[in-house]
Amino acid sequence: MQTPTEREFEVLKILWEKEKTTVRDIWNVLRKDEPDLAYTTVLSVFQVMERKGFVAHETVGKAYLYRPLQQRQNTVQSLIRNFVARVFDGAAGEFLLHGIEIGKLSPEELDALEEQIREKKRKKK
Amino acid sequence: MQTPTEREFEVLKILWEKEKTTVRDIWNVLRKDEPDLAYTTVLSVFQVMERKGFVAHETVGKAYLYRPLQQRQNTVQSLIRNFVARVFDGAAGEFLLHGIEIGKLSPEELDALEEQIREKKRKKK
DNA sequence: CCGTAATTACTGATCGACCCGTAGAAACAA
DNA sequence: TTGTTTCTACGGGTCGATCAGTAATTACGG
Repeated sequence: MQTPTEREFEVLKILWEKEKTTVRDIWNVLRKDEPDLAYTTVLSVFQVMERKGFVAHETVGKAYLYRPLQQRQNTVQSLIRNFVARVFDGAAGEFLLHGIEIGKLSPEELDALEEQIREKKRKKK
Repeated sequence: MQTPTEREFEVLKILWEKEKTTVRDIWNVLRKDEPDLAYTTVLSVFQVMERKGFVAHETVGKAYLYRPLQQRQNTVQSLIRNFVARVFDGAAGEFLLHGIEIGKLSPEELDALEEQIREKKRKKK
């Protein structure tokens, strides 16, 4: 599966929260951080994403209503897989060790990770 | 710190193993997987990397002997940080949960991860 | 000294991501 | 109807990454 570019992923993150939305909606969200971003730029991103199969649209009045075609989780897993392959040649272990060391993790998150690891161990047997 | 591109990182991975090496050495390694890759292409990558401050060279005879200016660990941590910021808006917890779920981890690696988490918890107190 | 091989420097071509202006169509308000 | 606003479609421009050919330089074997 093809992975979205940075800008495309940014748009998708908003889409996943809203289910369906218009170009203008996304534009308004992005404009909070990038006041100079042009409306037609966001439109272009959607047109490219549709060509790539990341989104589809239906027509409502004159405007398009876009929806994502991939679930967030699937896309994120693809991104992680690509990243691990690229940086660690697929060696997930070292990668995760780094991640734990770097990240600012709350006690709750650490507990969740431990639980996940135990779960994984149970499955292995 | 600026992060290397995909090709640059590939070269750096080899460099980190060899400490110092020539363009031709790297070319020979890369050629195993990409028989058509031109020598001058690898040379170009080095010249760009030197401009970016990733490597430096000394002259030996007519040839350049390149060495990395960043340690592998620092570069890798930058890459992880960027990635987590981009994909998870900095929320490392969710990111690691995904990683554990996806990766094919050996029992030894799972143990190492548990140990690392316990270590982290101790530090927190 | 001469010719060959190896190396770097320089330059450009190509491609994708990103950005946006303009034109035309459609909706809408007066 | 008429003028204004709001869409999409289309085309292009820039930039960085990647790749590679050619020229100039240097080393080396004879």
